[in-house]
Amino acid sequence: MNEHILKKAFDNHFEASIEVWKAFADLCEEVHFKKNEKIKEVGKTAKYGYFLIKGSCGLFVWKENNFICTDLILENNFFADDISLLSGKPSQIEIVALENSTILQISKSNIDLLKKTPMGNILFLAGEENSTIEKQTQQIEMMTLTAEERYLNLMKNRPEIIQRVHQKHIASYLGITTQSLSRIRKNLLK
Amino acid sequence: MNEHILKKAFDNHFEASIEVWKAFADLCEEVHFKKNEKIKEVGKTAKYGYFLIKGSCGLFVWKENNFICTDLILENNFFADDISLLSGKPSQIEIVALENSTILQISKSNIDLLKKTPMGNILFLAGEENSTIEKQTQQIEMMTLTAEERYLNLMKNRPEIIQRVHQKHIASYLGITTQSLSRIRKNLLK
DNA sequence: CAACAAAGTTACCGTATGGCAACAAATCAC
DNA sequence: GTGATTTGTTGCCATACGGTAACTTTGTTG
Repeated sequence: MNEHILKKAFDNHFEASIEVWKAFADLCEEVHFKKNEKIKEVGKTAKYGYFLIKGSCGLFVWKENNFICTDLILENNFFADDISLLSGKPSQIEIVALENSTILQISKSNIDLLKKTPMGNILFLAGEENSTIEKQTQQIEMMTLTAEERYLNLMKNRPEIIQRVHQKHIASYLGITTQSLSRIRKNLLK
Repeated sequence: MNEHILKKAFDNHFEASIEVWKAFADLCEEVHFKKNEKIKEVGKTAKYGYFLIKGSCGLFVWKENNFICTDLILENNFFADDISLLSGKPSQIEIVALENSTILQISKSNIDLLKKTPMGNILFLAGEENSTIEKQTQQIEMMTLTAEERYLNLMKNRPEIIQRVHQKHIASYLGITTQSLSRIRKNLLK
């Protein structure tokens, strides 16, 4: 049944028959995480890539006594501790379920299998490309925009995030304190 | 002869015979760029990946009337307009030789060839991994450190950059104005 | 080498954002 | 549901950095 979710999520980007998605889904395992449960812990090595079916997740980096949010994930998206998954080494990255979440997880060895199929190759290449572009964009926004402009961008591009994720995480994601975010929000109610 | 340069550059990371590097080098073409010459222009599609043999290069993103420096490259490193090279689409990225430079360039099709060899696969995977980690680190530094701390980090980690690259590029790379960088430098002479 | 252009410095002032601290509001646990 | 934690708000003040603009230094080109 999960193949239909995958197919639907990528129908706009890839033409692939349901059988292809079935093959994909068969390499995955459906798992569930409670709110605030850790999906991947700091100091450990990533074993899986993930596709979020339901809920929301946050990626954080442990840095000098606090966690910085590097990414916020909603339904129908892939996510992973890229660094650790690619290198096979432990990382300082933590992944947490921000709501009760349903996830498809796929092991590193199955990812490698998939990458060898034409479809998987295209899919993962596109994934890498997306994440590279996103990181680049994020970096540039951080360097050129004010916190308020970044928040407005987020509201425009991913409005659901604003409604479903704690402000402390959004603030961290935007690179500011929760106080600053609170002031920005107040200011926007002008 | 370039195979020796490649072997030497990666001897600490990969055990590979000179024949393997020869095969690599044979897929490359040695090219030369004068100082300030554009290696890749904004709005065009990347055709090559690069390995810098001699000189220095800068990667910039065109953003609202000015160029932001996203990376500074010295000898013995790979670099590329990743986004465009991966996607096959034009990008807003420009690559410029900051000094007279000698470069090995390798076409996208040859990269794809190499990726299918065991050695090439490991090499490019390691490259992706490095660049992911670097981007992540850069982003976190931008969010958590002051401009002065970032400059000190750069001095510590890549001192040659400070000596060989214009301050305006370093400032841009650090996400500040050249005035601010000038003040920071003055301050450090305390 | 002279003349010009590019890069870097300094001063002045404005402003976005951080840190502390007290409080209010929302959520969680039993 | 009631108390206890967590999250978000607000005021006050400190500070890092940006923008403008004048100036100096360095580099380029004929």
